[in-house]
Amino acid sequence: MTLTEEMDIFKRGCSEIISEKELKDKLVFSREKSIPLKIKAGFDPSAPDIHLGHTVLLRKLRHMQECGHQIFFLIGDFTGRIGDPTGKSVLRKRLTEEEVVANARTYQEQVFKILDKDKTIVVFNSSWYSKMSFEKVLELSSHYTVARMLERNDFSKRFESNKPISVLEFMYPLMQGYDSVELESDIEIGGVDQKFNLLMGRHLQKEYGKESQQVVMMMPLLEGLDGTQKMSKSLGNYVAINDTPDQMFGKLMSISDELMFSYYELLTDFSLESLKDLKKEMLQGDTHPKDLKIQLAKSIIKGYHGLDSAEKAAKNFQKIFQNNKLPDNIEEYKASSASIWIVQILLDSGLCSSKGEARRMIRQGAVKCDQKKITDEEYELTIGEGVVLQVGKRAFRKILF
RNA sequence: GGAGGGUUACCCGAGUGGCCAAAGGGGGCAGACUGUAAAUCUGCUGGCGCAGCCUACGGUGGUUCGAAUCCACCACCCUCCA
Repeated sequence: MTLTEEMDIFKRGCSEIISEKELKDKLVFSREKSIPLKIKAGFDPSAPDIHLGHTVLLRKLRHMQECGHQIFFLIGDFTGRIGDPTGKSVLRKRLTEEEVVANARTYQEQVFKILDKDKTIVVFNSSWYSKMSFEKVLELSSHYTVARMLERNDFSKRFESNKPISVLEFMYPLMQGYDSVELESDIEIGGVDQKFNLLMGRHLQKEYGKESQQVVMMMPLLEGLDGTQKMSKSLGNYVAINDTPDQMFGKLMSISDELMFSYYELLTDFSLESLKDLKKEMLQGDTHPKDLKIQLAKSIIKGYHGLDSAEKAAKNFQKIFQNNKLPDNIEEYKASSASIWIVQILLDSGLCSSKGEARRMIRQGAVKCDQKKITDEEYELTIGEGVVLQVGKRAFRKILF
């Protein structure tokens, strides 16, 4: 592999690199001395459910790993135990040590679907913070000023709008930055929203007398399924890597055409040139956007569930939505009696979360029983050999007795 | 330590005695249209076998025929002064 090729791999999809020249220097140095670069990426231990948003970063790490560099997968367990209040008016709940350990485990299981386990060093920042003396903490805090701290976008915004900022929160960037001092990282990679924290690593490395400072690489935040906000679990606009192939396929097909290409770039290995061609074909009308989206969905699912599952998900999808048929595997529910009030069974089977909602769905014409629309809220359902209930376009349940 | 302001549904936010299950917006869900797209339009968005009833405007108690609205205390948040 040439240096240029390696640079291209590093740069793909990045929204900003500070600085590109230093990155190149580091890569050259690494080649000359045959020393792998130390690449740091920090993760919060409180959210063990990994989704495609996280994978943008993880995939990048994987590619770097394949170039022979050393990944330090840093789990911010110490920070998690204190409870990071960033951006919130209420302190996030503190995690117990057991919770952190358990989360870290599920985290790793998922992460190694992408990263090469043998080439990843997992580190916990409690290993240095739990024994750091208060004297050292004070020293750390002396390396940054309040005025500069307030430059950070979310601090300044909250400060101006009279939202509380705790002193503790000022410690967070410092801690994240100090992690880089401990690890002596050559590169730190994170989302663009992490810019302030990432730069802090550089700053502190210098303050602590490290000869060279880490290069900072920022990845764009993957937009969620809604196409406006970043993908996150709390916004419900995410695709988890533990989602079933069918779930993934359905979710990915619902993204807008505009989003499609950024997903292609950040979540697949299609070369940038081939993507340019695909886009051109689509704009000329030679390729239907839907077909491109199917290809995208398959390509992503393949990575987590294998090719067969991806193909199956695609077929199942076509069956439900294009041919209006029922899907292959419908979740079953055993009713308590052979004949039951429709509202009751919608609630019991989990298709609706309350009777009020069930009534609403019926009123809105969203409820079907064996493909026939139900309009009567008082309808008495006879189960017989079993019936398929449907709410909306994507929720099915086979009712048995 | 002192003075003042605030807390309303998933979120923002109007409401200062009855017409308030609470305006408006966002989000979400459903329907139409489609490519299950997106955009757009329409409807719904506390619970309950639902023309009725029950529970709800930070918490507790009170005034009143009647309280999100008035009073008291408590909790939390913000601002200013020190």
